[in-house]
Amino acid sequence: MVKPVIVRNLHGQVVQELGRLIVGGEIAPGANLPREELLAERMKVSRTALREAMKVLSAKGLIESRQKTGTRVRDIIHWNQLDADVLAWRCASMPTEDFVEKLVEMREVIEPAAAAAAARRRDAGQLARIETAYAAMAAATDLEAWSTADLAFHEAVLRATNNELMTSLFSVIETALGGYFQLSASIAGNFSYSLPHHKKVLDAIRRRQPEVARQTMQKMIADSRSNIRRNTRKA
Amino acid sequence: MVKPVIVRNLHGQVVQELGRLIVGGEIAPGANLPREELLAERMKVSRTALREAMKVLSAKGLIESRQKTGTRVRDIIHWNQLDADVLAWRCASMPTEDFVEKLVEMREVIEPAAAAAAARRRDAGQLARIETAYAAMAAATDLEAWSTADLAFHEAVLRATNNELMTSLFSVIETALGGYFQLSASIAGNFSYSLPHHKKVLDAIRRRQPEVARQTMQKMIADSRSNIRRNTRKA
DNA sequence: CGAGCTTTAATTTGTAATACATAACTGACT
DNA sequence: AGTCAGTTATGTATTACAAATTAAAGCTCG
Repeated sequence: MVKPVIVRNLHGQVVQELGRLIVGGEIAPGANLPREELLAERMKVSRTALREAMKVLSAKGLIESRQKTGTRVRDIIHWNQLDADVLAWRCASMPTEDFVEKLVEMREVIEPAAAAAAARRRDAGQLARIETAYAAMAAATDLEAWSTADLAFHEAVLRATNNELMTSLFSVIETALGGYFQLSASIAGNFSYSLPHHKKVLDAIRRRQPEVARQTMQKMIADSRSNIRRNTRKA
Repeated sequence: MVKPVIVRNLHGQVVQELGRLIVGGEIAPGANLPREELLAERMKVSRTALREAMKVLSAKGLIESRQKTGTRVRDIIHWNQLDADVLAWRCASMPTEDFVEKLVEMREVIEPAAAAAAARRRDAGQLARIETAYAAMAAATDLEAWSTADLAFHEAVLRATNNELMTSLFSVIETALGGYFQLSASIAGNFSYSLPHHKKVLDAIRRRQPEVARQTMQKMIADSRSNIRRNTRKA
């Protein structure tokens, strides 16, 4: 459920493998990778495939290659923290409370602002999509259905901002948090306890009340956060 | 000034060239690229170099390759909007008022929240860096010096949040907006007119007053926004 | 004769292997 | 100390073949 990272290509596998090693800290920043020929042989792929993978990692800011010097792992500040893969690798390696809090903090910043923007700028079609998602949440009878509807609701709100940068940021954060949501809902026992919150947000967006939308969304996220915190502490 | 994108590698150039074409809309989403052999010949590079470039573009979500089918440009929703290159290409091709507003909106969301978080969590060293940047702003005698100090100030504030996701997002946005800042400052005539604003933010962070920091930062950004708007309308 | 299934062929990307070019560091030689 | 060649890594090019997927050809059966 966490990540259906299906990769058909060989270099894709190499990207995953090396990416995990680097982000997971098994190859420390500043360290040099073995030279391409050796590494390729060790990973049982051709140098061609390895190089294609390295270019991708390079684009993500993880490594840096120079002639004669070799390829070395770049310092963390240069990593593309907002890259979906990098985020996923971090989640896989450091599921620490600390990192989850950082993700949640981003969400707390983005979503209320997005709700306000949506209330200001949404068109009829975008509102309809939010309503559809809400209806699906209300109709959900099991955790699985509720989770997907919930995600659809938030995505629809973000879409209604008409700011694709915001949508993109949300989707990256949300994907990374993915698993924790279900846990949060299942711990809450009654998974639909937050339905009234969603209703209020929906209403505010429908009535074009930005400040109301912001505040209700903020309350909702704060609620969800305390759930996630309670949860991660246990794990 | 806008982008010192220095690329020594051949495939790097190819990435830039194709990236610009795609993001600029000259190759529409859904369209197929010429097959690798042809395209390589046409761009006067080897298929190897071309493929390395394609893997990078693929990682940015711009294209998608499948055997027999060929390589086609993916739909815009799949693009990594928060990738520095993608953003730069968009800025180069659509310097429309519309897109700049989206960037500014992101800034309006991020920075006040960051200022609040910084006021809450900054340590002594981080505060010192902010103060140093402020001092440099106060001492600046020309636009160039003031700009770099200004950027350093905002970056120091973001760093003080101890949330690298936020820092990363800021740096991406800020880089994209880059050029507009100088214009904004130069249009304002007296480039240091916003110095008092910065002082207030600095003080709030020093005194650990999150809400004050948030509000003063918000005011500052709103000010800067109206300048940028006035400016882009003219251009 | 035509519909539907199977097989075959063609095309494009994927992978490998080899060779050489180029940049940058090393050390020796002047 | 400075220059120059040699060493060693990545960078680029070329060739060959593998794999996948589409499309067409062919074939069977109603």
